[in-house]
Amino acid sequence: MLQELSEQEEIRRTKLAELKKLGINPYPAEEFKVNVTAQDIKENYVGNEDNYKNVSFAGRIMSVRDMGKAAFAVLQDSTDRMQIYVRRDDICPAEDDKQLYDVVWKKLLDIGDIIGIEGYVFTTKMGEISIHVTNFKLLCKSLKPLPIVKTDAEGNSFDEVTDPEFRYRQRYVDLLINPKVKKTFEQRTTIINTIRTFLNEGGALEVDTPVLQSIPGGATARPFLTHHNALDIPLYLRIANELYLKRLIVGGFDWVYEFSRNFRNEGMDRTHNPEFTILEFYVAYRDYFWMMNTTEKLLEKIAVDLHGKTELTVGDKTINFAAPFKRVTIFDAIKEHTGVDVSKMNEAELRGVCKQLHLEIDDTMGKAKLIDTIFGEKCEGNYIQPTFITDYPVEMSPLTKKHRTEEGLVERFELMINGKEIANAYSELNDPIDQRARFEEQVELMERGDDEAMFIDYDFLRALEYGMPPTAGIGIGIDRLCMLMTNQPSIQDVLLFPTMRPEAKAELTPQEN
RNA sequence: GAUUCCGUAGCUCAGCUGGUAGAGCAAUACACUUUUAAUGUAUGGGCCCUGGGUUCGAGUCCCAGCGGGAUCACCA
Repeated sequence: MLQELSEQEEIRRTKLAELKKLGINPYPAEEFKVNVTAQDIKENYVGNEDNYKNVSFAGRIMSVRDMGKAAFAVLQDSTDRMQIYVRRDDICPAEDDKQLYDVVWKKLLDIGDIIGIEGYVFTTKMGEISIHVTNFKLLCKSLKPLPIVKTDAEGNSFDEVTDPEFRYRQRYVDLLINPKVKKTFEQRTTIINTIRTFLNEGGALEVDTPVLQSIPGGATARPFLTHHNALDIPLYLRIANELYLKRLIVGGFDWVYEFSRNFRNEGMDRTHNPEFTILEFYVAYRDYFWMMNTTEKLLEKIAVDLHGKTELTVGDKTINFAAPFKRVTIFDAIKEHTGVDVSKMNEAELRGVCKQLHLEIDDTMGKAKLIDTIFGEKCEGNYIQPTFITDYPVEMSPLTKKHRTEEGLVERFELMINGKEIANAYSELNDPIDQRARFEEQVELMERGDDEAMFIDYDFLRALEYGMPPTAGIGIGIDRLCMLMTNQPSIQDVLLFPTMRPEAKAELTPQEN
């Protein structure tokens, strides 16, 4: 690849050559033994000074303050930043050879380089805990100038790199120079660890199910299509893993879960990425009431593990994750926010209501979709505090068990938080004959023009015919949950490498021509 | 997919009604042995996203494309 180098890049390459000329390997192979981290020093040095008289530390140079025959620099390791103090006559004790300081340190090192140092910890006149360097070694020469973000004593940052394109495409730089970014991703992992611990302690088994599926089932969405050469068959990237986890319940596991990376070939925006993560779990002999109790306990625990409290600030709202959450049926929700009781209405009456409310509808929409539209437009955004919306119409829940008492409804809930759906759960449909009929209704919907209807998975039906115990299941959108819990406005801020259009068109290789 | 805003130095940004580019940080050079957004002096660095067009003249105006953000549609 041909690339034009900027002035600063040329200079760094020249320095690289000079280092080599001096016999310094800019990319040494041998390990550099580190015996302390920045965080360790900052937390433990005071009161334990004797333990920090011989430290070995490594990090990336983030700034340098050169003062002639001495200098301060800030190194960043994986835990924090640490100031170091380098004095010429300490690292170059010989009277006639000051090259290591005058040439290597002052001329040939740059911001962004990674060095290892040895020395002792002390506190400067200004009161900052620092390492007094007795020896240093270049561990990696950096050839690209690192954008500098400066921060003053009040915590104001200057020249912060905010360009989203730069940040998402070069996340490695974003992570280095914007400490808050790193924290968000550490929090994401904390959330996932909390969930995993919660489920494992409850007796759940983590499993892996196929990502490549010949029938993209378990949800309604446009899939990504690929092709397997050896079998010469089309394969889809999964849009959900639901049907596989239920097969495992048939197979005798009582509680299974999977953090499922799903792929949906649809639009992208602040809350959608083509690949995203859903946690699904299925528990035998439970119903959706048990699932509500479990879900609210889990979310409360996540909030507490992450922030030490249940009340969080999200944007300009305060959200309280303390269990129990409010529960409202979808019909009551609609009645509350529109004044209309749609619970006994037929399709024609529902169309009338939609018209009155000025909602856009079309002929392909069935009864359930009309209800869902009313709820989505008029109600959903109002549920800022965690709320379970329950008891949906049967038509749009083809995998859900019919309600134990209410005709035409299913035992389903969605968890709404901050006006968005975070989780979707059911008492799972385990009647194989009913399930087959529901799939067939989906085919009819598809023929009517609904391009979101489900495919029929005959092997899944076969599994149900062997018998699946009554089961409660849930899917929780992990990315959106992370957005909430870390107060990030965009899904791209909780995905390390969000999907982006390629920077340049890939050059055609000769073979392809 | 639609609408709209944006794209200028490594980074953050100026650049008025069109007259061939500026600042701060970063870089280079010099000074400075406890600084912390270190400081002082000097210097260099730009296919102004790409391609057309209008014009004597385009970073600036028009059109198309590429890339990004926001809003909407679809969805989780």
